Amino acid sequence: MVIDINLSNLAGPKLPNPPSIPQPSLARLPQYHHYLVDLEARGITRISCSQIGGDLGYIPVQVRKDLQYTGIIGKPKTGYSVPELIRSIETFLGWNNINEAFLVGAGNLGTALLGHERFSKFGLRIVAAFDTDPEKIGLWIHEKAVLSLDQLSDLAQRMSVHLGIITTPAEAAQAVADEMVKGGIQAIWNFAPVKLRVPENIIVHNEDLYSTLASLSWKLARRFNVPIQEKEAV
Amino acid sequence: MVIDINLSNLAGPKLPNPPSIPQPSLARLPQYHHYLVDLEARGITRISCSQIGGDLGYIPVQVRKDLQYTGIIGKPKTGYSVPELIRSIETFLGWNNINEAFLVGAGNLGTALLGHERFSKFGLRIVAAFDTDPEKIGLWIHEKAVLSLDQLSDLAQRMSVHLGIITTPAEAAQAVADEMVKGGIQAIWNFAPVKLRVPENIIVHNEDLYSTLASLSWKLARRFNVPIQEKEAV
DNA sequence: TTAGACTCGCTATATGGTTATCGATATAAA
DNA sequence: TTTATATCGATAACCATATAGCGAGTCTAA
Repeated sequence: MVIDINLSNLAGPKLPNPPSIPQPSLARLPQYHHYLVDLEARGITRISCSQIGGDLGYIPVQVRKDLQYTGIIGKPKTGYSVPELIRSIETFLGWNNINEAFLVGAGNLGTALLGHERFSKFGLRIVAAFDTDPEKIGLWIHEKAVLSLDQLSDLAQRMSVHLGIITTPAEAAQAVADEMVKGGIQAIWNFAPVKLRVPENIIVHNEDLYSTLASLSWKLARRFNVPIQEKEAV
Repeated sequence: MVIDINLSNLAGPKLPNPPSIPQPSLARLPQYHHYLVDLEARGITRISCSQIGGDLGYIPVQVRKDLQYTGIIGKPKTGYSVPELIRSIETFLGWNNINEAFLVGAGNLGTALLGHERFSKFGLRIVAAFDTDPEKIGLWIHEKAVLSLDQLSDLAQRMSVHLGIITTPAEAAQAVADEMVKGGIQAIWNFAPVKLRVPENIIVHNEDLYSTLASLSWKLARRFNVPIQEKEAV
């Protein structure tokens, strides 16, 4: 969806290289991870799917299936080893080696992300910010320099940065994406509410707040003025 | 969702009241809306599904199906009326009447959302912020007062606020959600990376950045160290 | 006025993900 | 040592969504 997820993150027309794990499962893994780290901190060493499911609101089968994708193997009756499971998820998600990223759009949202130190625990380090606003270029936000967008593609190449984050207004997003592609960036985390046009081999994930907002307001509207009642199922 | 969706927003165990529109379709509607507003600004009055699909990267059938949910009817050969379509989407999503919301957690992300004026165009107005940090209580952020969390449930009831936004750390989120439920809040937009435990009738949408991050780093890791090659399909 | 082409809207099939079921295995208790 | 129970792992049924195909309507152009 988003994904895409889409989840947020909704898959595009078709993926040439089908992922070996469903997008929703991938999205649930960090939840398990967070939960497990908490368990470990409390000194718990073994855990079962039923327990995880019970605590997190999923059914055990689903949890087991998700975890299986990471390659972990559990033992009947006792479940999984907590530290092993944590490692397994981290390895699977590639959280061991850090991805360095460039962020473009030093507005409210961009600033928030720049200040989010916790990302570094999950394999992400934002190393610099970019903007086109002369007022912002040259500033330091949360210890990261704000540079001119012109420099992006060159720097990305030289520093081998593979991940780009777009937090610009919708209008600017496509141009930024083009620039990123030019700089050899492989994956884009896009917070602008537009569908980016990029070469097939570039990974794009949209974090579209308006999609969520749409769901929420639709459901709320539906709850408060229910009169329409589903178009009169004839 | 984020789709939930979970594209972010992943559906929970089961929904008692099945939505009459698929979650993914709901998530795509704002994209169409944004695209259409842009078209209208350029003076274009009629549009076909094929055109929309071509521009946005979907196949025409899907676009048509999504739009049908809003109740719009198009004309063969000419397509849809752009202004009509925009109105249709807005009405369907309930963007005509504003939802007032409370936001809890005046950190980086909370501040960013408070400053996001564009939300008001999409049926959302954040009317106040809450926090537990004494240093923050009493401040004004982007013209919104930061109040003590203690006041939330009472104020929510008196002001009939139905929407809550959680931008706290994971640890605090559940307590905040409980408080919101106590105050009669109907829907929660949750940015904390935890699965909230709330009564069945409360709408919860998770905007879990870590889910997206997981997808991205998995895909990047997969791209750069491909050796494993899918567990050796025996 | 008529032929042609384009596009909508409905119905049917295919795909992907979730849920249910079954057998196997390891622990714990008798 | 034996039996009962909890849990994993795999297979299979099920459901939702995405895709494809077909017929009908309307506009354009000759």
